[in-house]
Amino acid sequence: MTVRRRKKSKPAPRPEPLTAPVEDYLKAIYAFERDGHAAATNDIAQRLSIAPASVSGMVQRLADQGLVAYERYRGVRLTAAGRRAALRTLRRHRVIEAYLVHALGYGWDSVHDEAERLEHSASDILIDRMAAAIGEPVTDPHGAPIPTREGTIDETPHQTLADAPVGARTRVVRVGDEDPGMLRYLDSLGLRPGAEVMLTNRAPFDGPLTIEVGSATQQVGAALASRVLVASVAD
Amino acid sequence: MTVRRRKKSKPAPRPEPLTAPVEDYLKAIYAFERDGHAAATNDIAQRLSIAPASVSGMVQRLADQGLVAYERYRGVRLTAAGRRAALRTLRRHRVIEAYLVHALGYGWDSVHDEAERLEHSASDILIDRMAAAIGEPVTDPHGAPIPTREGTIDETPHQTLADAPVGARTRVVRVGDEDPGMLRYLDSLGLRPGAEVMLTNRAPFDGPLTIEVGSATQQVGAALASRVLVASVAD
DNA sequence: GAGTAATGTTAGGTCCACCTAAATCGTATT
DNA sequence: AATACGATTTAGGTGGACCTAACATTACTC
Repeated sequence: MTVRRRKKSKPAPRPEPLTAPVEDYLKAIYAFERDGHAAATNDIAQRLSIAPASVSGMVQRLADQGLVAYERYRGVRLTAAGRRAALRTLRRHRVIEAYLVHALGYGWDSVHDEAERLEHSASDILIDRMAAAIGEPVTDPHGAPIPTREGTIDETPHQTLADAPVGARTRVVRVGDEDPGMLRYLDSLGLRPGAEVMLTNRAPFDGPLTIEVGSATQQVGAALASRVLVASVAD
Repeated sequence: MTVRRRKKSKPAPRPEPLTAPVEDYLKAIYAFERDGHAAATNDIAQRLSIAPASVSGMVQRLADQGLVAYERYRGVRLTAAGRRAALRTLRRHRVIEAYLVHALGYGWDSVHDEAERLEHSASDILIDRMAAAIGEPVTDPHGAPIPTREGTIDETPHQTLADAPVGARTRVVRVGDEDPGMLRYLDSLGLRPGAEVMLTNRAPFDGPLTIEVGSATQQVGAALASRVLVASVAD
């Protein structure tokens, strides 16, 4: 006999606490899925710096827990529950990053690692208080959107600076967040979220790109430019 | 051939990161040691809610890592390294508690568990910034002394309210921090660090104590009173 | 000083999350 | 259609941190 459930008093599906590694896997899988393709074993292994064999094993456990759908040799996809968990972790991570920058004077190049550890032990209450304390930010310091408490996220895709049309005025919306050295360099170029930037020349054979940030003209490689997401400025 | 070491450039003994359980053991052992006796296996087991057998095993590993001195059937003592580690964890815990109360509006009854988790993943830098942000507090919200960055701590022993002489004016310096219900009750009685309190009567046979907090007269059990540390008011 | 109660340890086992080495699968090519 | 290569999985193993059950030691009491 199944339990009769009232209107909205579903006894809370008890999202029993996930381990830190599990949360890391889910975040990684989410990132690959957002880029279209299902997450391949090797991709996950590389991103988390662990052996591919370990991923096979863990992914089995994730499937047992109903967090991913798994077909041997076919890669993994998040289930609805897995996606919820991934977004919860992502929210924690990004709120923490924003809080460290806005409330504790951290530089945007040094928040990632700290957040990477704290995201696994901070309670939802703490995250909500942090968010409230800095005015409910919508993005983290690198421009990445912060999922809401309810688990929704603004997934609008963006162009990279490398792909921007020459001569078009654009605005930086987001930059890669993991490499502190890159972040310091981007900062020195003025390439921060919100900054206006125009691609003025693309040298052939994957050569350097010429960009104008504010009134300064700079040269950057395509690799760097591809880590900078931009939106065209509607003026 | 041993490495020649210069004045103060000892190459940093690399206090390689301890696991969360290890930090918890060290904190527990520290607490027992502070009360005189070496920590007994059973004491540790009970405090950490794990089986005594597990403690025997873990304590072996702590000894291998040079964090405790261990004699079978004789209990454990922290080594200098163990004590340093314990105090580092204690500092994290107490700074976090203070920060949550002063910067994020937490009540003193709800910070313990949050701090218990965060203390294992917060970096020293974060702890220092938190401490600076709230004015380098000297005690946590329950009155417990916060170890300094350098690992010193004010260990002045205190009387409990239960042992205070009848009729003496005293001031609450510290209360037990683990039981949220007790903290809420203490709060309702006005028994917060800094509050003046006078024991006016001790009923026989471990009966209730009569105390005056501010101008109010209250009755409390000896168990509760023994969780309240006081210092006599020099007037 | 013997016997028992209390305390502590050993033995053997589990689960998690990783590892390396050795299959195996899928497919891209010829 | 056979093969070779890369991607993936299986097999077997490690260390950490816990468990229960059985055994050992110490301490206490009479």
